[in-house]
Amino acid sequence: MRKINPNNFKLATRGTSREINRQIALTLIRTHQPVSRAELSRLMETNRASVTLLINELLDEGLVREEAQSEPNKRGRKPTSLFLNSRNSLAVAVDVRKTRTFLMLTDSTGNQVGEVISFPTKLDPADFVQSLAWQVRKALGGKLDASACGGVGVVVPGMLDLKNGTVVHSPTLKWRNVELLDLMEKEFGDIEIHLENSGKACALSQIWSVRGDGSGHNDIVFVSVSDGVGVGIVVNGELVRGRHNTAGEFGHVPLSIDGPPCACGANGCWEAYISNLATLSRYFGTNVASRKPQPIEQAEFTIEELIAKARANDGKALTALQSTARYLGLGLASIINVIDPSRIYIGGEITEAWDLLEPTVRDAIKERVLSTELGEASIRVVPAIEFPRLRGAAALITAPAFAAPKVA
Amino acid sequence: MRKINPNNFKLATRGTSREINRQIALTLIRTHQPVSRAELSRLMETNRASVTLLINELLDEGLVREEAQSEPNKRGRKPTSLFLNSRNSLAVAVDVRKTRTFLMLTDSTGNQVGEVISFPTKLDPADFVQSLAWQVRKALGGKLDASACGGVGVVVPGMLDLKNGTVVHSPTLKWRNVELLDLMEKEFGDIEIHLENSGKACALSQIWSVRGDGSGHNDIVFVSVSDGVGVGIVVNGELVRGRHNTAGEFGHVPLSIDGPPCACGANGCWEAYISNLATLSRYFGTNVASRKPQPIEQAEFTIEELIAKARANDGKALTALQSTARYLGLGLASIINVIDPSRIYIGGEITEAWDLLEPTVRDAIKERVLSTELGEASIRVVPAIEFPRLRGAAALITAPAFAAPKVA
DNA sequence: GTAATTTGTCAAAGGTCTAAACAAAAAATT
DNA sequence: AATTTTTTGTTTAGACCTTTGACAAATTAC
Repeated sequence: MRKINPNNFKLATRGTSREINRQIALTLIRTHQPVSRAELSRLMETNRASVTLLINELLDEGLVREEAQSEPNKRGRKPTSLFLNSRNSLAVAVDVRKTRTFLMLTDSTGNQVGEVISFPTKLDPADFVQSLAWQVRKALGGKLDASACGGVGVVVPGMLDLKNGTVVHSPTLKWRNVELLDLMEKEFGDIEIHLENSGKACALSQIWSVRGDGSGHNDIVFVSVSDGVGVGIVVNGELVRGRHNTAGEFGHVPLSIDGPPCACGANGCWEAYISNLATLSRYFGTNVASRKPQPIEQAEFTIEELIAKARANDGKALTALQSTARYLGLGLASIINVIDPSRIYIGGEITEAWDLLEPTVRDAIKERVLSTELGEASIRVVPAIEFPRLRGAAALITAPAFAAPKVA
Repeated sequence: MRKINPNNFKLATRGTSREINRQIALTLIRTHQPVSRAELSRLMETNRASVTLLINELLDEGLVREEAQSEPNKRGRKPTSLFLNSRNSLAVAVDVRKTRTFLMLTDSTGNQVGEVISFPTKLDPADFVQSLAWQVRKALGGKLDASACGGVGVVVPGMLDLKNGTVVHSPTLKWRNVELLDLMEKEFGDIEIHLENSGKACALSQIWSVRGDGSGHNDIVFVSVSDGVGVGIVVNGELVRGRHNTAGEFGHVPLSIDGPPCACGANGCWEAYISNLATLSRYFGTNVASRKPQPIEQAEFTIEELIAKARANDGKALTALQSTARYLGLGLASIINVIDPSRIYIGGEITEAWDLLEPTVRDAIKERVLSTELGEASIRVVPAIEFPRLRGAAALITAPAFAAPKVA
């Protein structure tokens, strides 16, 4: 039961029904390809005539491609298989991180094209945009216009104002009120630019992923554990943005209001317990005990090395990780109690040690979750190789073609 | 951008466009009545012909009523005013609480009919349903069938399984796996029964309220502070239910994982800091100091009396309330960081002291919220006289007629 | 009394789903 | 080898809606 917003509704026109069914057909082709018209009509529980009409339109538009052959049927006329047609426009996905920026190309259906490349992130916004434009131009083979590229999706760690296209505040990049969209539009000409927060983008990457068993999950939460903790929430197949586009910040829900100080200024945020920095400082705190911090050594030491030490049976490293696992689970319990998603995705460097962490995480979840059923929530770890942020950035460009039309 | 669920979609038919526009028209009549066809066509940004056709259908169905006169226009033909027509079916709203059950009738448009009545809650489910049926029959004037009543909405404090119509667990009522829907259907014959959790119902009451300025808010959170803490979340005009229909439990997100014990078994839940019991025990804890608790005195002493004492300048009562206010604000900050709603509603006995609490609440919110803008979130207090739970229960019956059709 | 203005209705046109018949292609049966 | 059966894809006519433009009705201004 959804309420219609009397200040923001969308009337149905003659073409609305077609528009709806078109998107459903596209969605089903995407998830079931190769698929015939007849099979589609069964999936959609409608007649073949409607499907034929719809598909012919999609063929004309170049969104769908026919191929003569599929596996032959038991009897009867052979079906003609339908596929999504990746048109010649590429999507450019950009993931801006503290020290390096990553870049990936995909075709119009979201499939990766070529290798992921990366380059150092310039922290001056103007410099950054210039270097980005240079890299994108190179990746596209010299051209930098809408003929070579269907759009650029840029994922930024921080708070975005999508209406004005500005980065309101990114502690990671030390940006404040950077008019990123304006800067980019000047460099990228007629190419469409989409911005998104990195936590939200990660959630998008899973919702719009074709591979795997994720297509049935429409209520998910993606938790990204890295220098900070980013969270994206999807409810009813749609990102929870909130009034200021800042929804999702589970990272700053406290585990203990008088816990350790967090980068955000408050105390005891979840992030202050489970970020890589928190895990590392826990390791050093217990390791070097009362000795004053050793900035150089610590700066060089990464979470990956800590995990390696833990695997080599370094007791201190193990307990540091186990503490993180416990706090991770306690926070996940809150997410489960509040959102009750059908699946939780976890990303970040720490996932490489998931085999070590999982039992502790599960125990901690059960400690605070409101019913035993909720304790068995589906959790899936997303390894770094899958580049969730980049895939989310790509989805900003490729997914709208498959999204439900706004209606009512 | 909403993703279509490939396992659960709804195809558009010939009638879909009409259905959509019909619901939009109803919504607009509801929020703008009295309103003429011509004005509607302007609101909907369509032509008068479509509106005429649509309205005539609604007139035939008896959903809308014409009235000759409205305030005359400056020039031109006088418009005929349209109103929602409350048909002769009544909705019965039931709010089950620990000691008493409340009951209210509304007409089909959601307007209250008659007085709110109440009776003691029988804690045996079968007894309860029987006494409820007796009371509803009396309220309906002796009849207990679909001719006299369009449906019964029952609001229960606890976890519900809407699919099977059972109360999975209600600590307040001490119910576990009570097959409430089955029990009720036996007593209520052909009358439709709708169940809902009380926290979620409160949120519904505000979304579907016609009065006030709430109609534009489609992302809201309702926090109900009472013996426990119930929370309902609405995103994009739709309740967040989650996979097990348990979403919303902000009451059991911790303020401190090793804080005071909570009824749920965990420690340091928000509820353990701000429920009426928590406030009262804080008062007694500091008031009678090390003396052992005085069960009788405490049992008799209510939060209302504590508020009265505070207003009479009882320092201990004031500090107990101020602590609650601070913890309330700290928890609200989490809600704001996670959901970023366009408005937060707060209900419960404590709201009667809102003038005392608000400054402290606001300060606490600002302490933990991620941006100054978020600190100025819109908060509205819902007094007990407005019976939010009952209005939510009524909405279960009356609102579906105005809801957006499920599409795509 | 006439013109201007606003409201509400009607009929024709255009777009979409829907149902049934039809043509095409391939395997099974006679 | 011819016929039947089955499955796929298309065509055609009908039903339902929105959209457009014209038109009658009602009211005020001049």
